[in-house]
Amino acid sequence: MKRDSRLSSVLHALLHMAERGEPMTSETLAACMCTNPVVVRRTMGLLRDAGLVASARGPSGGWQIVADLNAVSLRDLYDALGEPTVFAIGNRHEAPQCLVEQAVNAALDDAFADAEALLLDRLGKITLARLSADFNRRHAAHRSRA
Amino acid sequence: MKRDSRLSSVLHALLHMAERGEPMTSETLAACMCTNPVVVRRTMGLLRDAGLVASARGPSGGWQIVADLNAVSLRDLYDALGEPTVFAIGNRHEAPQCLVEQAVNAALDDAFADAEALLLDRLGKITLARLSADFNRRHAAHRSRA
DNA sequence: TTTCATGTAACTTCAAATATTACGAATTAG
DNA sequence: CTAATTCGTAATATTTGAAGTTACATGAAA
Ligand code: FES
Ligand code: FES
Repeated sequence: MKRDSRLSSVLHALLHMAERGEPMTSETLAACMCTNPVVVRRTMGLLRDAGLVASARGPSGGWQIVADLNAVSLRDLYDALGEPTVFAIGNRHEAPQCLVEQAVNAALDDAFADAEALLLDRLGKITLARLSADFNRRHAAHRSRA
Repeated sequence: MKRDSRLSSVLHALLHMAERGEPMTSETLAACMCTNPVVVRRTMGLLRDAGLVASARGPSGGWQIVADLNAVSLRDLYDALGEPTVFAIGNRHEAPQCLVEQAVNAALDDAFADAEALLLDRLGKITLARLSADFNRRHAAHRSRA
């Protein structure tokens, strides 16, 4: 399958929106992210449903962040996106009859569940504010080099 | 994308082979695993290249385990399969120009790398022998219930 | 009332895993 | 030697789910 890149996408969009301040249209965001406005609306719509951003129609409409950057973690975004499947590796049958397969799946599920828990925990500790600060550091470094 | 279920598959096959003792044909294994003989040959071929199983052609041919079950971990199987992609979630662009995207990707890559390390570490600690023992425990419990 | 922008359904495209078909090569039994 | 068996592998098709597109309705602002 194609990999799900929505988390990376919305983060990119959110940081651009945070830098900006005023609403950005899905067309602008799409151009910025090399994708399609409808994809942006679909994806950002999920964040709106979670109360993280707001959308407005008509002229001077667009998308804007409404949440506190310090209060939103990457885990919150992951949840807002519907908790997408984390692993590209899985069991052939989810509830097999075969005892051999049950033993195999139990062992694998265990390891994968732990790895997923760690991942989500890590995502929960990174806020948008921290990412924004990280960007500004990079930006400053970039300008001082030029 | 479809999820990669080869690790689960080969484990299932290997435990069946361990129970058996004599060679099993790819046709038998395929029937057992609800799949196609060619798929079995392709996948088991990778394990053979890693020295974990042996194949023989002609009548009385088939597949057999040649490694010590105590010496083979699930990590070894993962490696033999070519270290398939672990995550179904990824970055949109791997080496973006945009500094915003770089900051985003750096944070994500970090978290994902840690989760992957934990997963592989866990897989490295589970041997085929242990899985086989686990199966026999389940089997005994199953029989005593009947 | 015109223009801009979102909301959303329906459909197409794309990538990657898995499945299938076909046939060649090696091995064993008789 | 010959026939039957089984792997090895290339070529192709199918399947699945994400991403992209098209089309049009809805609502807001000037
Ligand atoms: S895409 Fe991030 S800078 Fe334009
Ligand atoms: S598939 Fe036949 S028992 Fe595992």
